[in-house]
Amino acid sequence: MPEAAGKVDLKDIAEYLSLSTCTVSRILNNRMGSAKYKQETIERVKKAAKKLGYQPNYLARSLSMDKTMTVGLCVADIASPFFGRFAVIFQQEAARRGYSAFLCNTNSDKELEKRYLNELLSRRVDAVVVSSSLGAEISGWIEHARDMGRRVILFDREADGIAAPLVTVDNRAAMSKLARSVLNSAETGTVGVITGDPADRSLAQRLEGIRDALRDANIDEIHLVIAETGSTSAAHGRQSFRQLWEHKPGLVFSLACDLTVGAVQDAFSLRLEPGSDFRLACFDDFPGREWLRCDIPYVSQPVEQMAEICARLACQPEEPAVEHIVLPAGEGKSPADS
Amino acid sequence: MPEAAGKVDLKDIAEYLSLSTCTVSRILNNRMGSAKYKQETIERVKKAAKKLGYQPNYLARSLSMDKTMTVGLCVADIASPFFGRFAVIFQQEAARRGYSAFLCNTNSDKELEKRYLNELLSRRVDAVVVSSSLGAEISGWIEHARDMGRRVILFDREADGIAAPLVTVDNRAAMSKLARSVLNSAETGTVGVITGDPADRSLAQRLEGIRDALRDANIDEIHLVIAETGSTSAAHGRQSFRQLWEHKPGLVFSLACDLTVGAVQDAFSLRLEPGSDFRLACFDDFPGREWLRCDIPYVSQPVEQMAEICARLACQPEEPAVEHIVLPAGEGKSPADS
DNA sequence: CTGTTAGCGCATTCAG
DNA sequence: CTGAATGCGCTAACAG
Repeated sequence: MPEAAGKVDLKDIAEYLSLSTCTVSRILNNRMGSAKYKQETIERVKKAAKKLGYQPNYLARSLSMDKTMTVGLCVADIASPFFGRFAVIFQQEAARRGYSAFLCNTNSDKELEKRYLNELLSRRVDAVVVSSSLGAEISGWIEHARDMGRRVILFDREADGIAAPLVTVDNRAAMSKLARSVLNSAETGTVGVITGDPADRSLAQRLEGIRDALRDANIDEIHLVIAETGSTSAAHGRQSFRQLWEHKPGLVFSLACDLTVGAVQDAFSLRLEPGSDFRLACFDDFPGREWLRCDIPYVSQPVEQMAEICARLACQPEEPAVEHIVLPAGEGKSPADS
Repeated sequence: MPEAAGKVDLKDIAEYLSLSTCTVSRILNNRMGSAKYKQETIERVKKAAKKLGYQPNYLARSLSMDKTMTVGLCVADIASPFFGRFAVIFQQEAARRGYSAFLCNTNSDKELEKRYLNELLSRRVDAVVVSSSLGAEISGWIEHARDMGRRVILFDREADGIAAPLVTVDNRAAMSKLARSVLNSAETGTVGVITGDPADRSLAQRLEGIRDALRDANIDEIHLVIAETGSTSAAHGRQSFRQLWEHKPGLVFSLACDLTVGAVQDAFSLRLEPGSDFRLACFDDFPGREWLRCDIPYVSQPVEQMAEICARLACQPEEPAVEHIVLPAGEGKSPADS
C-alpha cells in the first residue's frame, strides 16, 4: 500500500535510502551497465520503491529520453467493425511492447486529420499509425514527422509515392476473385457497384478488380452502374442503393462495410431482400450478415494480422523500411466463423 | 511550410527574434497578465513561430505545469458497438476541449485493468474514464488517483461505495419496463435470461428489473431460468442459449449486446429464429437487429449522452462532484433509426 | 560499485 | 512592457 501516495519521486526514495537519484533510476529501470550494484542495494531500492508507492513520471522520463513510448492511432471511425477490431489488437500488441496508444477519429475529415496528426507530433508520440484520407497530400507531413524522428505507418487506405511503410490487403486481386466467382455463377443483368470517394485509392482498386472480372467474363461495361459519392457511411450506402435500384441490378457489389450495411438497410425498407430480389457481394464482412436469409459472399480482411504488423512496425525502435506490405485477403461465405 | 522542421523550440524562436523564451512562451499561449506586450511584438512572435514551423513540446509543458491535457479511456472492448460509439463521441468531445485520449482495452480482465490504470497514472493523465470490472475493488486505486490530483469518472458498470462520479443508465427500471411490456403481450411459458458475471452490478440490476416485472405479472420465479457465467462475450451468449434451450423457453432476455449476438447466432445454428420459435427481448441494441424477420424489443442506451457527460466531467478543471448520474434509457423496436 | 553534474523544453516567480 | 533565473522529474555522460 502506498504510504505518501502520488507524491514520491526518485529523489524521495533516494534520500530515504541515502543514495543518489541516479542509482535509484538505474536500478528501477534495470539499466545498470554490466553486473554493477550489489544485490543488496538493488533489493533495498526495489523494496523502498514499492513501500513508498513510487510511480515513475513518464513525462519527465520521456522529456529526457526524447522517447515517449506512445503511439498515435488515427482512423476514420473506431465504431466501425474493421477499425474496432483493428484497434483492439493494435492496442494490445502495443501494450505488450510497453506502448500506450492515443486514439483519434478523423471521421474522414481531411482538416481534422491534419490537426490530429500535428497534435500527435506535439505530444511527441514515437510513431503514428494512420488510415489516412489525405492520399498523396500526406507526403509533406510524413517528411515533417520523419524530421522529428517519428515513425509513420500507413494502413488500410492506399496511397502512392509515399515515403512510409504501407500495410493493405490486395484490394484489386481479392475483389476481382470475388467478382469472378460471383459472375460465373449465373447470368447477371445489370451490375451495380456502391462505392465512396473516387479519390480513395483503395476503393478504386476494388472497383478495378470488378472491372477485371467483367472483362474476363466478356461482360460489357455498359451493364455497369456505379454509385460513387461522398463517404463510405451507412447513410451513403442507403442513398446509393436507392439510386442504384432504379436500374434494377441483378447483382450489387458493395465496396466497404458501412456501405453494405446501409445498402441492406435500404433494401429492407424497400421490402427487397438480398439473395432473392438481387444478389449481393461485398468487400469486408458486416455485422448481422450471419442472419440474412442467404449467404453473402464477401472478401474477408485479415484485420488481426494488419494490426499486428502495424503494431510491430510502430513499436520497434528502428525506422521501418518503406515498403508496401500487401496482405492476401480471404473469402467468406458461410456464417458463424467468429 | 516549416523551415527547420521538428527541431525548433522556444529558445530558437527567441534567439531568432532577440527576445527571451519567456516572452515567446507567454505570447504563444496568450498568457500575458493584462494588456502587456506591444501589438507589434506579438505579431512578430506569432509570425516567427509559424515561419520556423514551431511545434510546442507538450511533454515539457506538461512537466512544468503538472497538467497533460490527456485522459485515459478504459473499456472492456472498443470493438463492441456500445464502447465503439462511446469512444467516438468521447474522443471528439475531449478533443474539442484540447484533450487527447489514451485507449485501453481491458477485455474485462481485472489484473490487466489494474495495470492499465496505473500505467495511465504514470503517464500523468489528468483524468481517467473507466467502465471498470473491478467493482468495489477499485476504491483503493481511486483514492490513489485522487491523491495524485487526477480525476476519475466511472461509467456503464455500476459499483457501490465509490468515491467518484458514476454515469450509468437506469438499468433496473429500463429492463423492468421492457420486461413488463413483453410479459403483458402473451402467456410466455418458461422465461430464460442470458447474463454474464453475477458480480457485475449492472447486469444484476437488469436482472432485478426482470424479477420486478415477473412479480408484477404474478409469474412464479420457478419459470425463470438463468444462464449466468463468465463474461458477456458472444461466445458465452452462444453457449448460454444452447444451455437455455433445453428448457424450451418461450421468451428469452439477453442482458448485454454481445450476449444477444451470440444467442442469435446459436439460435440460427439450431435452425431457430427469434420471433417465431421463441421471443427475444434484450438490453441494448445489437448489430444486424434490423434485418431479423421480426422486431426485437430492446432497451436503447443513450450512449452519446453518456459520452458527452463523461467527457465534460473528465475535461473540466474542477474536481467533479461524487454523484451517481442515472440516465433514462429509451425503448427501441422499429428498425432503422440510425 | 556509486555520486555529481548537466540538461530535456517549457512555464513561471521575481526583478527591472 | 520585458528578461534572468529557477524548477518540473528523470536520464545520462563523466568522474571518482
